[in-house]
Amino acid sequence: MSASRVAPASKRRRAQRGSGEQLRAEIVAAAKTLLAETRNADEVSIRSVAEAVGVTPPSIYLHFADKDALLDAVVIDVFAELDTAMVAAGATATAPLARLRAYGMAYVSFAISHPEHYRIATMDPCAKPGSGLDDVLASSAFAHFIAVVTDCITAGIFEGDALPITLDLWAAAHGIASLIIAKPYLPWGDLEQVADRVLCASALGHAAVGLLGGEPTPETVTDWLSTQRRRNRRTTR
Amino acid sequence: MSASRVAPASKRRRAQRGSGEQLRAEIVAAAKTLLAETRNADEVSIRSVAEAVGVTPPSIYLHFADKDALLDAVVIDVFAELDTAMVAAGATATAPLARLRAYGMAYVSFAISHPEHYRIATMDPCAKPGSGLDDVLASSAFAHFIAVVTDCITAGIFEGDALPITLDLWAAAHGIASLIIAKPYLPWGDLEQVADRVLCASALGHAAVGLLGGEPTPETVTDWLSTQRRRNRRTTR
DNA sequence: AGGCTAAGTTAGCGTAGCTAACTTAGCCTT
DNA sequence: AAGGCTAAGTTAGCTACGCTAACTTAGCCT
Repeated sequence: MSASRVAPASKRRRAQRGSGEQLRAEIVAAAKTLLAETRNADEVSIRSVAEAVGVTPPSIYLHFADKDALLDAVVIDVFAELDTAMVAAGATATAPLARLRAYGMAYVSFAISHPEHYRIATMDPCAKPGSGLDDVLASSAFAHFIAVVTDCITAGIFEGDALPITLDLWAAAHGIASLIIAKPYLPWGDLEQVADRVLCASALGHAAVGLLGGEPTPETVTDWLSTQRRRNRRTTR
Repeated sequence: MSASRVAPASKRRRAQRGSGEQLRAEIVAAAKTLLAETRNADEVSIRSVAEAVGVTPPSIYLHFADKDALLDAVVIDVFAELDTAMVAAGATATAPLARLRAYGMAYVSFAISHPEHYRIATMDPCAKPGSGLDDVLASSAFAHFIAVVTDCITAGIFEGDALPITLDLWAAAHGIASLIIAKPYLPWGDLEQVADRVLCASALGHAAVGLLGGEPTPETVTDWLSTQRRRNRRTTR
């Protein structure tokens, strides 16, 4: 029940006159840590955050309107990290598709290693629009996603608009990440492999939909598949 | 803040001797309704559920160990509905791939129309294993998913084990459903169309991975795509 | 008729988010 | 150097929540 109260966290000196922002940063950092430790946003109370920082609970409200606003700030912080991780992962890849894959894998890996942060960012009702949070989603990590998808289109890998394709690929990445987080005991097997498989299938699927043209029906898909398989057999023998 | 307290909900008569279970069912139904109304599990308090049923809060604990157990019961109930909806949607489809698509679309539609129920079922930390909840996930809806995927394998549409493929397709369905629920204001366009596109891409992608054999690298995928496109151009002209 | 116990109730604990109202410490003017 | 102003906190406390202990009451059964 009670999260093992940490030591009283040595009295802090009052901050200098102009630097109230310093406390704000410390609060965010403490909340982030507690969130990682407890893996449960409900157990991260305003009181526990205040104690970790070495301040009384009402001080939190000098910097955040309410608990949701604090969590939003944490999430913004975490998503900046995610963006950095994605960019770093994609730096070595030159081909658009390879970079897309690197981005996707980095995204899923990051989500899995920051489960509660990712959960509140993407699945909590507290993440209302206009909280500033989704602007970040739209600006940094998502912007990189959409840029690499655009590159893939230019390279002739995908066809059509970048936005819907990006949303679709994002949905695939989010789907596997969030399911692994929420149901870790399911027989996933090797997590990297699953993530790669799902992302690859989604990307390849979109490319194939482009090949088939327009919105495929189950029948056209089945037909196309058997044609392909016939061709495959011819070349393999 | 306070969920507009409903009218005192007319005094109920004490239940007959053997039928304490009746109250249990009423509690689940009330919680389900409140969850649909508020769209926020935190706002559905034990007290509000009790008032809706016309009973005092401690009576809830005669039937549920704690709030999580109540929510679990609600989710079990809702997932039984989901299963029914999926089966109904798949009833008209005979071809395996068509039935898979019908299942997938029914799944996403149901999730979107029961957002908070779906959210707690799949994304809340309260859904611990062993709560009975995941047995349901594993038994009804998921069992139908895995059955139709098996049919698809038999029909030669997919290759390999049914379980990983089912998990992957489920991840795609869950991904688009949960993102639409969590971020409804993103430029999704027509929701049915997006869902269909994502599901179709994932399925087609898995089939294509089967065609390519094993785990494709970005290079083999790019090669394969250009080959395909060359063939396409030849046949279209 | 009277006991047994299922089906509730009353009262209240501890903790949470949050607020009003107070205090204190640093800068700035004079 | 004194004193005001206000940023940067604190103390005390409200309401709502999940949950529990202990009591009451109503129906069945011998």
